[in-house]
Amino acid sequence: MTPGSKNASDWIPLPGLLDIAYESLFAEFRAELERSEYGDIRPTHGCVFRFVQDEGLRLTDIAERAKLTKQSVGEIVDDLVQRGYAKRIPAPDDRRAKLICLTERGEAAQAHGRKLFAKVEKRWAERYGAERIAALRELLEEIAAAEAPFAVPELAHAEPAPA
Amino acid sequence: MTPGSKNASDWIPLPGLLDIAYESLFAEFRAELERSEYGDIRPTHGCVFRFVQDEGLRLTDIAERAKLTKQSVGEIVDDLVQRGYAKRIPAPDDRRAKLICLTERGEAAQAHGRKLFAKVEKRWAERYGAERIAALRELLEEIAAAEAPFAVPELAHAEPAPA
DNA sequence: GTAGCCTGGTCAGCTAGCCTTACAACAAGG
DNA sequence: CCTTGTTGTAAGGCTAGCTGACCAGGCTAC
Repeated sequence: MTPGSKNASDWIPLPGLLDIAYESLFAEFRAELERSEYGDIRPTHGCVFRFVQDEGLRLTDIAERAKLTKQSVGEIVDDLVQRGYAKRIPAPDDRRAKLICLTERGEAAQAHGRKLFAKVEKRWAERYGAERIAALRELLEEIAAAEAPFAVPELAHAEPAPA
Repeated sequence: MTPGSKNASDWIPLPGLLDIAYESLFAEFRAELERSEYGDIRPTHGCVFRFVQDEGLRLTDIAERAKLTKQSVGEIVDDLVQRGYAKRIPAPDDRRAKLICLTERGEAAQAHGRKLFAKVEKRWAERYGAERIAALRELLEEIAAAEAPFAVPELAHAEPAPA
Protein backbone atom coordinates (compact mmCIF):
# COMPACT_ATOMS: atom_id res chain seq x y z
CA MET A 1 0.00 0.00 0.00
CA THR A 2 2.51 2.61 1.07
CA PRO A 3 4.97 3.25 -1.71
CA GLY A 4 7.46 3.71 1.07
CA SER A 5 8.06 0.00 1.16
CA LYS A 6 10.34 0.46 -1.83
CA ASN A 7 13.29 -1.04 -0.08
CA ALA A 8 11.63 -4.43 -0.37
CA SER A 9 12.53 -5.45 -3.89
CA ASP A 10 9.11 -6.87 -4.70
CA TRP A 11 7.67 -3.44 -5.15
CA ILE A 12 7.01 -2.73 -8.81
CA PRO A 13 6.83 0.84 -10.09
CA LEU A 14 3.37 1.90 -11.18
CA PRO A 15 4.34 2.67 -14.77
CA GLY A 16 5.56 -0.90 -15.12
CA LEU A 17 2.21 -2.20 -13.96
CA LEU A 18 0.30 0.17 -16.19
CA ASP A 19 2.40 -0.94 -19.09
CA ILE A 20 1.68 -4.60 -18.49
CA ALA A 21 -2.05 -3.95 -18.28
CA TYR A 22 -1.96 -1.84 -21.40
CA GLU A 23 0.03 -4.35 -23.41
CA SER A 24 -2.13 -7.23 -22.36
CA LEU A 25 -5.39 -5.47 -23.05
CA PHE A 26 -4.17 -4.11 -26.33
CA ALA A 27 -2.88 -7.52 -27.39
CA GLU A 28 -6.35 -8.98 -26.92
CA PHE A 29 -7.76 -6.22 -29.04
CA ARG A 30 -5.14 -6.65 -31.75
CA ALA A 31 -5.66 -10.38 -31.89
CA GLU A 32 -9.32 -9.92 -32.65
CA LEU A 33 -8.79 -7.06 -35.02
CA GLU A 34 -6.27 -8.98 -37.05
CA ARG A 35 -8.70 -11.83 -37.48
CA SER A 36 -11.32 -9.41 -38.77
CA GLU A 37 -11.66 -7.92 -42.23
CA TYR A 38 -9.71 -4.89 -41.01
CA GLY A 39 -6.56 -6.84 -40.33
CA ASP A 40 -4.40 -4.49 -42.38
CA ILE A 41 -4.88 -1.69 -39.88
CA ARG A 42 -1.76 -1.35 -37.75
CA PRO A 43 -1.37 0.15 -34.31
CA THR A 44 0.13 3.30 -35.76
CA HIS A 45 -3.05 4.03 -37.61
CA GLY A 46 -4.83 4.28 -34.31
CA CYS A 47 -4.13 7.96 -33.90
CA VAL A 48 -6.44 8.67 -36.80
CA PHE A 49 -9.29 6.37 -35.83
CA ARG A 50 -9.01 7.61 -32.30
CA PHE A 51 -9.53 11.26 -33.03
CA VAL A 52 -11.27 11.67 -36.35
CA GLN A 53 -15.04 11.86 -36.35
CA ASP A 54 -17.90 13.16 -38.42
CA GLU A 55 -16.77 16.23 -40.30
CA GLY A 56 -13.12 15.38 -40.04
CA LEU A 57 -10.15 16.93 -38.39
CA ARG A 58 -7.12 18.85 -39.60
CA LEU A 59 -3.76 17.19 -39.74
CA THR A 60 -2.43 19.73 -37.28
CA ASP A 61 -5.14 18.94 -34.77
CA ILE A 62 -4.60 15.22 -35.00
CA ALA A 63 -0.90 15.77 -34.52
CA GLU A 64 -1.45 17.88 -31.43
CA ARG A 65 -3.81 15.43 -29.78
CA ALA A 66 -1.70 12.43 -30.63
CA LYS A 67 1.48 14.23 -29.62
CA LEU A 68 3.08 13.50 -32.95
CA THR A 69 4.55 15.74 -35.60
CA LYS A 70 2.52 16.84 -38.58
CA GLN A 71 4.90 14.92 -40.80
CA SER A 72 4.35 11.66 -39.01
CA VAL A 73 0.60 12.01 -39.05
CA GLY A 74 0.82 12.97 -42.71
CA GLU A 75 2.50 9.69 -43.52
CA ILE A 76 0.00 7.72 -41.52
CA VAL A 77 -2.87 9.44 -43.29
CA ASP A 78 -1.26 8.78 -46.67
CA ASP A 79 -1.23 5.13 -45.79
CA LEU A 80 -4.83 5.10 -44.67
CA VAL A 81 -5.91 6.93 -47.79
CA GLN A 82 -4.15 4.36 -49.92
CA ARG A 83 -5.91 1.56 -48.07
CA GLY A 84 -9.25 3.22 -48.50
CA TYR A 85 -9.96 4.08 -44.90
CA ALA A 86 -9.52 7.83 -45.01
CA LYS A 87 -9.73 10.75 -47.38
CA ARG A 88 -8.66 14.37 -47.43
CA ILE A 89 -11.25 16.93 -48.32
CA PRO A 90 -10.44 20.62 -48.68
CA ALA A 91 -11.38 22.64 -45.63
CA PRO A 92 -14.31 24.91 -46.44
CA ASP A 93 -12.89 27.90 -44.62
CA ASP A 94 -9.17 27.73 -45.35
CA ARG A 95 -7.75 26.87 -48.70
CA ARG A 96 -4.46 25.68 -47.22
CA ALA A 97 -6.06 23.15 -44.95
CA LYS A 98 -7.60 19.78 -45.58
CA LEU A 99 -9.96 17.88 -43.36
CA ILE A 100 -8.95 14.32 -42.74
CA CYS A 101 -12.06 12.22 -42.55
CA LEU A 102 -12.98 8.58 -42.72
CA THR A 103 -14.47 6.86 -45.74
CA GLU A 104 -17.43 4.60 -45.30
CA ARG A 105 -15.09 1.69 -44.85
CA GLY A 106 -13.10 3.74 -42.39
CA GLU A 107 -16.16 4.45 -40.29
CA ALA A 108 -17.10 0.81 -40.34
CA ALA A 109 -13.62 -0.07 -39.14
CA GLN A 110 -13.80 2.55 -36.42
CA ALA A 111 -17.13 1.22 -35.22
CA HIS A 112 -15.82 -2.32 -35.29
CA GLY A 113 -12.77 -1.31 -33.31
CA ARG A 114 -14.83 0.38 -30.65
CA LYS A 115 -16.99 -2.70 -30.36
CA LEU A 116 -13.89 -4.83 -29.90
CA PHE A 117 -12.51 -2.52 -27.21
CA ALA A 118 -15.81 -2.71 -25.38
CA LYS A 119 -15.82 -6.47 -25.69
CA VAL A 120 -12.35 -6.81 -24.25
CA GLU A 121 -13.18 -4.45 -21.42
CA LYS A 122 -16.26 -6.51 -20.61
CA ARG A 123 -14.13 -9.64 -20.58
CA TRP A 124 -11.82 -7.99 -18.05
CA ALA A 125 -14.80 -6.93 -15.99
CA GLU A 126 -15.82 -10.58 -15.75
CA ARG A 127 -12.27 -11.64 -15.00
CA TYR A 128 -11.32 -9.05 -12.40
CA GLY A 129 -14.65 -7.77 -11.14
CA ALA A 130 -17.06 -5.41 -12.83
CA GLU A 131 -16.92 -2.87 -10.06
CA ARG A 132 -13.17 -2.77 -9.93
CA ILE A 133 -12.89 -2.27 -13.66
CA ALA A 134 -15.56 0.41 -13.50
CA ALA A 135 -13.62 2.13 -10.75
CA LEU A 136 -10.46 1.79 -12.80
CA ARG A 137 -12.13 3.44 -15.75
CA GLU A 138 -13.52 6.21 -13.62
CA LEU A 139 -10.16 7.02 -12.10
CA LEU A 140 -8.38 6.85 -15.43
CA GLU A 141 -10.93 9.16 -17.02
CA GLU A 142 -10.34 11.69 -14.30
CA ILE A 143 -6.61 11.36 -14.72
CA ALA A 144 -6.84 11.71 -18.48
CA ALA A 145 -9.01 14.82 -18.21
CA ALA A 146 -6.48 16.36 -15.87
CA GLU A 147 -3.22 15.24 -17.45
CA ALA A 148 -3.97 15.31 -21.15
CA PRO A 149 -7.01 17.49 -21.79
CA PHE A 150 -5.84 18.14 -25.33
CA ALA A 151 -6.08 14.44 -26.07
CA VAL A 152 -9.53 13.88 -24.60
CA PRO A 153 -11.80 16.76 -25.58
CA GLU A 154 -14.64 14.32 -24.91
CA LEU A 155 -14.03 14.66 -21.20
CA ALA A 156 -13.96 18.43 -21.29
CA HIS A 157 -16.70 18.76 -18.69
CA ALA A 158 -15.65 18.13 -15.08
CA GLU A 159 -12.71 20.51 -14.99
CA PRO A 160 -11.29 20.02 -11.52
CA ALA A 161 -10.10 23.65 -11.40
CA PRO A 162 -8.36 23.39 -8.04
CA ALA A 163 -8.50 26.63 -6.08
CA MET B 1 -19.86 2.63 -16.62
CA THR B 2 -21.28 0.06 -18.98
CA PRO B 3 -19.01 -0.31 -21.96
CA GLY B 4 -22.24 -0.76 -23.92
CA SER B 5 -22.59 3.00 -24.18
CA LYS B 6 -20.05 2.89 -26.95
CA ASN B 7 -22.40 4.46 -29.43
CA ALA B 8 -21.98 7.73 -27.61
CA SER B 9 -18.74 9.01 -29.03
CA ASP B 10 -17.40 10.25 -25.72
CA TRP B 11 -16.49 6.76 -24.63
CA ILE B 12 -12.75 6.27 -24.69
CA PRO B 13 -11.27 2.79 -25.00
CA LEU B 14 -9.53 1.59 -21.89
CA PRO B 15 -6.13 1.13 -23.54
CA GLY B 16 -6.20 4.77 -24.54
CA LEU B 17 -6.81 5.79 -20.95
CA LEU B 18 -4.13 3.47 -19.65
CA ASP B 19 -1.73 4.89 -22.15
CA ILE B 20 -2.41 8.46 -21.08
CA ALA B 21 -1.89 7.57 -17.44
CA TYR B 22 1.30 5.71 -18.25
CA GLU B 23 2.74 8.47 -20.37
CA SER B 24 1.95 11.12 -17.87
CA LEU B 25 3.32 9.23 -14.93
CA PHE B 26 6.41 8.21 -16.82
CA ALA B 27 7.00 11.74 -18.04
CA GLU B 28 7.07 12.97 -14.45
CA PHE B 29 9.59 10.29 -13.64
CA ARG B 30 11.75 11.07 -16.67
CA ALA B 31 11.74 14.77 -15.96
CA GLU B 32 13.19 14.18 -12.53
CA LEU B 33 15.61 11.53 -13.67
CA GLU B 34 16.98 13.75 -16.39
CA ARG B 35 17.67 16.48 -13.91
CA SER B 36 19.59 14.04 -11.72
CA GLU B 37 23.12 12.82 -12.13
CA TYR B 38 21.77 9.79 -14.01
CA GLY B 39 20.39 11.84 -16.84
CA ASP B 40 22.14 9.78 -19.48
CA ILE B 41 19.96 6.77 -18.75
CA ARG B 42 17.34 6.43 -21.44
CA PRO B 43 13.97 4.68 -21.28
CA THR B 44 15.31 1.73 -23.22
CA HIS B 45 17.78 0.99 -20.49
CA GLY B 46 14.89 0.39 -18.17
CA CYS B 47 14.61 -3.28 -19.02
CA VAL B 48 17.94 -3.87 -17.33
CA PHE B 49 17.37 -1.79 -14.21
CA ARG B 50 13.93 -3.28 -13.92
CA PHE B 51 15.00 -6.88 -13.78
CA VAL B 52 18.60 -7.13 -12.70
CA GLN B 53 19.31 -7.49 -9.00
CA ASP B 54 21.96 -8.78 -6.66
CA GLU B 55 23.83 -11.63 -8.30
CA GLY B 56 22.81 -10.59 -11.78
CA LEU B 57 20.76 -12.16 -14.50
CA ARG B 58 21.52 -13.83 -17.80
CA LEU B 59 20.90 -12.01 -21.03
CA THR B 60 18.41 -14.67 -22.02
CA ASP B 61 16.40 -14.20 -18.86
CA ILE B 62 16.27 -10.45 -19.21
CA ALA B 63 15.15 -10.86 -22.78
CA GLU B 64 12.37 -13.22 -21.80
CA ARG B 65 11.02 -11.02 -19.05
CA ALA B 66 11.26 -7.86 -21.08
CA LYS B 67 9.77 -9.61 -24.13
CA LEU B 68 12.71 -8.55 -26.26
CA THR B 69 15.21 -10.50 -28.32
CA LYS B 70 18.58 -11.43 -26.89
CA GLN B 71 20.22 -9.23 -29.50
CA SER B 72 18.31 -6.17 -28.49
CA VAL B 73 19.06 -6.68 -24.84
CA GLY B 74 22.67 -7.33 -25.77
CA GLU B 75 22.91 -3.93 -27.38
CA ILE B 76 21.30 -2.24 -24.44
CA VAL B 77 23.68 -3.95 -22.05
CA ASP B 78 26.65 -2.94 -24.20
CA ASP B 79 25.54 0.61 -23.85
CA LEU B 80 25.12 0.38 -20.10
CA VAL B 81 28.51 -1.24 -19.73
CA GLN B 82 30.09 1.56 -21.69
CA ARG B 83 28.41 4.13 -19.47
CA GLY B 84 29.58 2.35 -16.36
CA TYR B 85 26.22 1.18 -15.07
CA ALA B 86 26.52 -2.54 -15.74
CA LYS B 87 29.08 -5.26 -16.15
CA ARG B 88 29.17 -8.81 -17.43
CA ILE B 89 30.71 -11.41 -15.22
CA PRO B 90 31.18 -15.00 -16.33
CA ALA B 91 28.50 -17.31 -14.96
CA PRO B 92 29.99 -19.63 -12.38
CA ASP B 93 28.18 -22.73 -13.64
CA ASP B 94 28.18 -22.27 -17.39
CA ARG B 95 31.14 -21.09 -19.39
CA ARG B 96 28.97 -19.86 -22.25
CA ALA B 97 26.87 -17.61 -20.11
CA LYS B 98 27.53 -14.29 -18.48
CA LEU B 99 25.68 -12.68 -15.66
CA ILE B 100 24.61 -9.13 -16.31
CA CYS B 101 24.88 -7.20 -13.10
CA LEU B 102 24.97 -3.61 -11.98
CA THR B 103 28.08 -1.75 -10.98
CA GLU B 104 28.07 0.31 -7.82
CA ARG B 105 26.99 3.30 -9.85
CA GLY B 106 24.33 1.14 -11.49
CA GLU B 107 22.90 0.12 -8.15
CA ALA B 108 22.88 3.70 -7.01
CA ALA B 109 21.01 4.66 -10.13
CA GLN B 110 18.53 1.84 -9.64
CA ALA B 111 17.89 2.89 -6.06
CA HIS B 112 17.47 6.47 -7.13
CA GLY B 113 15.04 5.46 -9.83
CA ARG B 114 12.91 3.49 -7.43
CA LYS B 115 12.80 6.41 -5.07
CA LEU B 116 11.65 8.64 -7.89
CA PHE B 117 8.92 6.23 -8.88
CA ALA B 118 7.72 6.10 -5.31
CA LYS B 119 7.78 9.86 -5.10
CA VAL B 120 5.70 10.29 -8.23
CA GLU B 121 3.22 7.69 -7.06
CA LYS B 122 2.87 9.50 -3.76
CA ARG B 123 2.25 12.73 -5.62
CA TRP B 124 -0.54 11.05 -7.53
CA ALA B 125 -1.96 9.68 -4.31
CA GLU B 126 -2.24 13.21 -3.03
CA ARG B 127 -3.69 14.43 -6.28
CA TYR B 128 -6.26 11.72 -6.92
CA GLY B 129 -6.79 10.15 -3.51
CA ALA B 130 -4.55 7.78 -1.63
CA GLU B 131 -7.15 5.05 -1.45
CA ARG B 132 -7.97 5.18 -5.13
CA ILE B 133 -4.31 4.97 -6.10
CA ALA B 134 -3.83 2.13 -3.65
CA ALA B 135 -6.78 0.32 -5.18
CA LEU B 136 -5.37 0.99 -8.62
CA ARG B 137 -2.05 -0.53 -7.63
CA GLU B 138 -3.73 -3.53 -6.08
CA LEU B 139 -5.80 -4.24 -9.15
CA LEU B 140 -2.86 -3.74 -11.49
CA GLU B 141 -0.69 -6.07 -9.45
CA GLU B 142 -3.32 -8.75 -9.69
CA ILE B 143 -3.62 -8.19 -13.41
CA ALA B 144 0.13 -8.27 -13.88
CA ALA B 145 0.47 -11.50 -11.91
CA ALA B 146 -2.21 -13.07 -14.09
CA GLU B 147 -1.32 -11.65 -17.49
CA ALA B 148 2.47 -11.49 -17.42
CA PRO B 149 3.78 -13.77 -14.67
CA PHE B 150 7.10 -14.11 -16.47
CA ALA B 151 7.66 -10.39 -16.11
CA VAL B 152 6.78 -10.12 -12.43
CA PRO B 153 8.34 -13.05 -10.58
CA GLU B 154 8.03 -10.83 -7.50
CA LEU B 155 4.29 -11.37 -7.46
CA ALA B 156 4.50 -15.13 -7.74
CA HIS B 157 2.63 -15.66 -4.47
CA ALA B 158 -1.06 -14.66 -4.45
CA GLU B 159 -2.43 -16.69 -7.35
CA PRO B 160 -5.94 -15.30 -7.63
CA ALA B 161 -7.75 -18.49 -8.68
CA PRO B 162 -11.21 -16.98 -8.13
CA ALA B 163 -13.98 -19.49 -7.38
C1' DG C 1 -2.58 46.76 -52.57
C1' DT C 2 1.54 44.77 -50.93
C1' DA C 3 5.32 43.70 -47.34
C1' DG C 4 6.15 40.83 -43.82
C1' DC C 5 4.86 37.40 -40.70
C1' DC C 6 2.08 33.29 -39.29
C1' DT C 7 0.10 28.75 -40.30
C1' DG C 8 -1.24 24.23 -42.77
C1' DG C 9 0.86 20.84 -45.09
C1' DT C 10 4.60 18.41 -47.72
C1' DC C 11 9.43 16.72 -49.12
C1' DA C 12 13.84 14.82 -47.90
C1' DG C 13 16.80 12.77 -44.95
C1' DC C 14 18.00 10.85 -40.41
C1' DT C 15 17.83 8.14 -35.87
C1' DA C 16 16.28 4.87 -32.24
C1' DG C 17 14.90 0.74 -31.21
C1' DC C 18 13.86 -3.40 -32.30
C1' DC C 19 13.81 -7.64 -35.41
C1' DT C 20 15.63 -11.71 -38.44
C1' DT C 21 19.24 -14.61 -40.08
C1' DA C 22 23.46 -16.79 -39.35
C1' DC C 23 26.93 -18.43 -36.49
C1' DA C 24 30.62 -19.71 -32.89
C1' DA C 25 31.32 -21.44 -28.28
C1' DC C 26 29.97 -24.45 -24.92
C1' DA C 27 26.75 -28.02 -22.51
C1' DA C 28 24.78 -32.46 -21.95
C1' DG C 29 22.90 -36.96 -23.12
C1' DG C 30 23.51 -41.03 -25.74
C1' DC D 1 33.11 -38.45 -29.36
C1' DC D 2 28.78 -37.00 -31.80
C1' DT D 3 24.45 -35.00 -31.91
C1' DT D 4 21.40 -31.78 -30.31
C1' DG D 5 20.14 -27.79 -27.73
C1' DT D 6 21.47 -23.32 -25.52
C1' DT D 7 24.18 -18.82 -24.66
C1' DG D 8 25.62 -15.04 -26.54
C1' DT D 9 27.34 -12.28 -30.74
C1' DA D 10 27.66 -10.26 -35.58
C1' DA D 11 25.55 -8.18 -39.51
C1' DG D 12 21.98 -6.24 -41.73
C1' DG D 13 17.07 -4.67 -42.21
C1' DC D 14 12.77 -2.36 -41.03
C1' DT D 15 9.27 0.70 -38.71
C1' DA D 16 7.93 4.59 -36.59
C1' DG D 17 9.01 8.38 -35.32
C1' DC D 18 12.06 12.82 -35.62
C1' DT D 19 14.41 17.53 -37.60
C1' DG D 20 15.07 20.92 -41.13
C1' DA D 21 13.77 23.19 -45.26
C1' DC D 22 10.23 24.64 -47.89
C1' DC D 23 5.79 26.35 -50.45
C1' DA D 24 1.11 27.93 -50.72
C1' DG D 25 -2.25 30.39 -48.64
C1' DG D 26 -4.04 33.53 -44.83
C1' DC D 27 -3.59 37.78 -41.76
C1' DT D 28 -2.17 42.33 -40.40
C1' DA D 29 -0.15 46.86 -41.00
C1' DC D 30 1.03 50.01 -43.34
